[in-house]
Formats: sequence, structure tokens, C-alpha cells
Amino acid sequence: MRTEAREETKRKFIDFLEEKNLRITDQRRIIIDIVFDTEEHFTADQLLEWARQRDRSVSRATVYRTLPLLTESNLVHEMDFGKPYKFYDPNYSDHPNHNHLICENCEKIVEFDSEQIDSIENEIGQKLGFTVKSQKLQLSATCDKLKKSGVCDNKASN
Amino acid sequence: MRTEAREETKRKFIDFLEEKNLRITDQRRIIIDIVFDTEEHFTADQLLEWARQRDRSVSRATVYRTLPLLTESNLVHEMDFGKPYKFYDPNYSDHPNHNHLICENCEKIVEFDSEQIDSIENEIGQKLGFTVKSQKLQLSATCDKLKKSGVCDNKASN
DNA sequence: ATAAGTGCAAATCATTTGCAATGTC
DNA sequence: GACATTGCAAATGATTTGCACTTAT
Repeated sequence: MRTEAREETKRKFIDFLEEKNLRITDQRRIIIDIVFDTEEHFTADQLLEWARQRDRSVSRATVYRTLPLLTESNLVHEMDFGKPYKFYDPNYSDHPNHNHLICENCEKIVEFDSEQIDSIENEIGQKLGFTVKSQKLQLSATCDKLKKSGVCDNKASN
Repeated sequence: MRTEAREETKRKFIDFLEEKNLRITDQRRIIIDIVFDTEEHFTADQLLEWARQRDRSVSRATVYRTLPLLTESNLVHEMDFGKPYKFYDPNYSDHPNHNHLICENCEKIVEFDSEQIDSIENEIGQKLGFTVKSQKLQLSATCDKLKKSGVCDNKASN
């Protein structure tokens, strides 16, 4: 089931490329497979590394040229955590309204949805005379276990 | 009253420098005056430009070296809107919980507070097992006037 | 055939840093 | 006088781009 969902997302991206008369090259196929087979957030650099494990010929330029296509298609979400490089989220189409909590200790990123926040946002937008198009909520936090035991549970799973 | 508040903030920053055994130079004094005399959000580049209007000798390096001091002191807030440069918010200490709405059309930044959102955030953090330390909520939006009349009200005031 | 895509290397651009000179405490 | 600070120019690091060659359609 999980797998089927991913395959469908890949299909959607390929359709997106075809609609724009863009070509499905070996390099793009590799990148697509990697991006939609992972559940993790990744950086351009990580994606390049993974792609090169499958095919050494994939270049940094191609990765950087493909990333904007992925975000344009709305199947991948670009995120800025104040670091000098961007993060990409391949689970975006499943949960287009999710928000992020980052552990200050281990940088683990936790996603969550909140309809409550969504509705407050729209309300605020209205009050200010705007139509809210998209939202980003980032919480920085420390996990409670860390404070109690001095060990961050998430360290391992990151 | 507005003016007094600003002067107090300057004072706080100078205290901060003194506590760290850092020196109060002409360049820093100029930067401090500019930063806390404005209500606008600014970039490093804008700050440099403003500073140079008062004293041509202020260098880019000094601006970039002073900015981290300002954010460390918690009197100025650094913000990332996904652009390749950062924005700085000099009103942070007045409203440490404020959130931002950016007009997609004119890049005008509107601030707002929301106790509702604050409390939901804490609730979510708890549920996930975290203690929320800080939060960033950014809304991208288009103003309603723009859609109706084709003119964005905020264009002028930006 | 033709227009899009690729790798490479060079270019950008915001930000950072080494260094010798200068200023503050 | 000791040590922080400055301006300058060079370095960094992520991302972008020009170009000549290659490939998908």
C-alpha cells in the first residue's frame, strides 16, 4: 500500500514532465526513484550522493535542475530552516498542510497536521485583508526525555 | 513614548556588549542607532546602505559581524523567508511571539500576534513529547484588494 | 531532425574570515 | 598596553549558468 502510493506519486511527476514537454531521462528516472522511495527529508547534497550510488554519472547540475521541477509539481516541498542549504520533503502531497517541529538537540524533524491552526490562519488572514495561500509553521523544541534523562531519544532515529 | 522605548532597547544592547567585554565603537553606535530607530524589517545589505549614509567608513564586514551580536542579545530577530538573504526584525523584544504574513505580490511583511496559536503550539509540543522553545509562523498571502482591483495597497507603503 | 538534457567548469552571490592596522578600555 | 575591532580583499559554500556535446521524442 505504501509502495503503491509512492508509485502513483512517481507517475504523477512523470505526467507533470510530459505535460510540460520535458523529457524522461535516465538521470531523472534515478532521481525520481530516490526521492519518492524515501520518507526522509533531504538536501540537494544528500540527493546527489544517493543518486551517484546508483549511477556515478549523475551530476550536481542535474540534481539542482531537477529540484525546481519537483517543487513546481507540488509533489515535493522546499523548506528553509535557516541553514545555508535547503531541505526537501517528499511527503508533501500526502499532507499538504503539515507543519514541522525541529528538535534543537538532534535536528530530528517531526511533522504534524493541525486543522485548528489551519483555520486560525485563515481567520487571521481574513482579518488582515489577505487570502492565505500557504503557511509554514516551525517549532523549535527540546524533547522532554532529554531534559529528564540527559539522553535524546531521537538521536538514534535521525 | 515610542522614542523612549527605543532608547531603552539601545541601552539594553549596550549593556549586553559591556557584559561581554565588547567595545562600543563608532561603527557599532551607528548601526545600533539605525537598527533601533527603524520599525522596518531589513536585510544586511539595507543596513549597510543606511549605515554608509551616515558614515561612509562602515564596512560590510562590520555589519555582518554586528548582526550576530544583535540576534544573540535577543533584541533583534533573524528571519528566513526562503530568499537567499536573511531579514532582520528590530521589533522583536516588544512582541517576542509575533508571526508574519508576507504578501506574495509586494513582499510587504505584516506582523501579528495570536495567543490562540501560541497555546495550540504548546499543546502540540506536549502531545509530541517536546517543550517548545520558539516558533515561526509564516503565511504567504495575496491581499484581497489586489484581487479585486488589480492594485496592491501595500505597494506604496513598502 | 529538433529541441531538451547532460556534465563540466566557471560564475554568482550572500556571508565569512585572515590579516595588518587602528581604536577602546 | 592589551586586546577587541576595523576595512580590505580573499575565501567559502550553496546554487546557478554558459557551452558544446548527447539523447529523447
